[in-house]
Amino acid sequence: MVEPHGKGGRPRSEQARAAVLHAVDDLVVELGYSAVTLKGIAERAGVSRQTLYRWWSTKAEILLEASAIDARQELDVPPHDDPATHIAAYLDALIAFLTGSAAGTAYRALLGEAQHDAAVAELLRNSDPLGESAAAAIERALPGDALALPMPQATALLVGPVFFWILSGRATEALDSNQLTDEFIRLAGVISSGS
Amino acid sequence: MVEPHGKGGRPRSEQARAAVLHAVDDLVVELGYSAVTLKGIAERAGVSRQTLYRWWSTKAEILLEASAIDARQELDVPPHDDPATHIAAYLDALIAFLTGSAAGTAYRALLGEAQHDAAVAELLRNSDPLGESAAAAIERALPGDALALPMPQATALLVGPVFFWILSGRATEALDSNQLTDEFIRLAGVISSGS
Amino acid sequence: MVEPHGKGGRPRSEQARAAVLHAVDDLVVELGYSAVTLKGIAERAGVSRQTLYRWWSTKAEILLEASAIDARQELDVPPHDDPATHIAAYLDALIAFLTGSAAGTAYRALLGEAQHDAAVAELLRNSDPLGESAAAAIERALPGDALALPMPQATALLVGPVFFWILSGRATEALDSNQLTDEFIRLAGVISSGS
Amino acid sequence: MVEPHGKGGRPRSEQARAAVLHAVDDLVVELGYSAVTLKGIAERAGVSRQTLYRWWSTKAEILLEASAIDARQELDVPPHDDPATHIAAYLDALIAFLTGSAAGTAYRALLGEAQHDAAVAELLRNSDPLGESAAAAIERALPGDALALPMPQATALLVGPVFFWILSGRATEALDSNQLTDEFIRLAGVISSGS
DNA sequence: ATATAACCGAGACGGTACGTCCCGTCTTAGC
DNA sequence: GCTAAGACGGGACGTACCGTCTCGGTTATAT
Repeated sequence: MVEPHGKGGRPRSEQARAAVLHAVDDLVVELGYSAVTLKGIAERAGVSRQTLYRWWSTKAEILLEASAIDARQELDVPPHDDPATHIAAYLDALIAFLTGSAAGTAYRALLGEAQHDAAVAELLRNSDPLGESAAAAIERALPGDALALPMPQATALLVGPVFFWILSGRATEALDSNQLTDEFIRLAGVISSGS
Repeated sequence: MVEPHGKGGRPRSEQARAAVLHAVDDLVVELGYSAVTLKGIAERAGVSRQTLYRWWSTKAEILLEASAIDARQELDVPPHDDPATHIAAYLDALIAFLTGSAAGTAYRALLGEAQHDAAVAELLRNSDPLGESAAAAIERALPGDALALPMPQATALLVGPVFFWILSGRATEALDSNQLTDEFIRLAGVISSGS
Repeated sequence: MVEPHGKGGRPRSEQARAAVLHAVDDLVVELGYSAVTLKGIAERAGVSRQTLYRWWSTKAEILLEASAIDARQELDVPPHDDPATHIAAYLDALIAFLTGSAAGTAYRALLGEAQHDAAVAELLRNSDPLGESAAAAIERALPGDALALPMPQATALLVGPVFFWILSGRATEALDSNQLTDEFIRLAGVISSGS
Repeated sequence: MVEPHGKGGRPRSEQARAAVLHAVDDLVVELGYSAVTLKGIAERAGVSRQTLYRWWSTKAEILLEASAIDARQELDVPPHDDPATHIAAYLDALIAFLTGSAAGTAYRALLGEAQHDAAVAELLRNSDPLGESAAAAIERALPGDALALPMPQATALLVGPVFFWILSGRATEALDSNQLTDEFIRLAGVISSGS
């Protein structure tokens, strides 16, 4: 993420970096995204404000760095041989990520910010855990020519309904990953299923 | 938004209300959601700050009131006899709304805010132009028992992919409403189409 | 010092103004001029920082307003019939002001700042307790045509040696106001004394 | 300022020292005393901040070292046989120093700082170009027993009026060194003049 | 008619985060 | 052991907006 540095000079404190990332993680859970301030992060991390501004530009950038790794882990499901089982497992992971996890809360906040902040939108475009994980899950379940749609559209078809359901504030109990999987496979896997 | 006032006294100034709603509409286009402030709205509208706080609680509430009517209009497509044509027309309207219109920009901003602000989430739950318009379009295209899914799931299936595509910052040129319509009808209209 | 205000709006809080002036007076004694900060003044006075900036521009301006009245009082000696006695009394007051008093400490700090801050210099030029008080004392002791020098030069002659002595950090015990008075009167009062 | 270093090791860089003194001289003229910062000096001199702190304690100390030599030179007037001429020449040099020269500007800034910074006051007490030069000029003009006053008082009498006039921001055109000289000699040289 | 009550604008209030700057210290690598 | 480079925690700067609080004035209705 960060190069060592030019030549001379004191090296960047890895301790400070870790403290910041931990602090922002804690604070976003405790207070919610909008109540997290750079001042608050600095104080919680025991770090000067200048140090924050030296290495990050915005709250969003810090939060993204703090949650990206967790996000990828949570969305990386172990492979199943049965395509439907694999897709359903992925959808369950996706639902859990978006509704229950700290990293998912951070992701939703960042995606919200991206709707009215071009810089955040750009950040997310370069680090898109949902799109990437969905593509991986589909590739695993319906490899190669078994996919009747281009991958981007396929990911939107898979992820979109869940994504809309949750972001628009609907209750999550009604989400049935098996049903969603069936629907998806019927559309996206037409070739292999012989539709 | 608020109507009654005890008994006597000066009535609410409709002129002030209209000036505020216009001002917030202009400002959110000019500056973007996050740069709009209550102070700025008051100054632009030629209204005192106290008046804002008297009738609205938050920036989000004003913006919702200012954009809700436009949103409903833009998402209300004229009926077509052919189900597929009707759905496709709705999807085109949805895409235009989310990507191009002022009301859609406001909606995206509010939905973003709702991800980390429970009050805004509550507001949106009581005024959900996407869900309602999608339900209306589906009802028109696949009325009564021709729908193989419960309506909420059907709306998510119809709206979700577009919604995810746009909110996650993908280029909109690749969106093909006819293809999306086909997919939707094949899934949601299984009964009428005989699958 | 400050007009009421345009027309509408909440009037300026006299309580806040007084609290600021007291706070700055206290702080400059407790901490010394350079350790007084606008932040510190605001906190001590229980006033917001914005309120300070609304009514004053700089630390110097606040301090001047806080100490000007005291300065004038301390340098306004009761009249004596004997010219030499009056001048000597004035010199004693001047020495006490410059070395011992809070207002004098503030004055010295401001005059120091004026040496490298044109804005402070301008402030002091419009509010010059030393020059004015010295002129008054001379006028009282050697009225009208009994003064052999133009008044500005006479004030410099009277005040200058004491001023230099103290500002350049010499011990004040060696200052003899009677001797200085004699010297001054021999020069400035040549006409009346018949030289 | 500091010379010795244990035994071995790299010796102090004379080049760095000179660069610092030049830099501070330039900067105090360009920006004024209060806008000069140690950071700025280091950057201008191409020297690390640590090096500054190693050899000097404060901005004032650097500035004093940078300007002391110039100050002494500017206040050291060539001798005249006539006492009045010598004193007048000294006063002209003093006026030029305090109002026009870079070293004089530095001196005024330091003296201002000394009014509220005991450390700077101590520095100046150990390096008092005004007092010393004035004493030298008086000694040259009124040597030995021709002086009716103790030397410290005599210097205050000579320097004080000019000093007050300039530091209190009065226009310098009105200063007449010949008149000031006459007054001084009438008082301080009473014995020789036979008053 | 005239009180009463709720509205209106203007704008000051205490509070707090912003992003920047400099402080004095510390930690590197290089000569 | 000095040097340049530059990151560190700390803290004040001046600005902006928050939500609240007076002000003086302006309408309507209810007496």
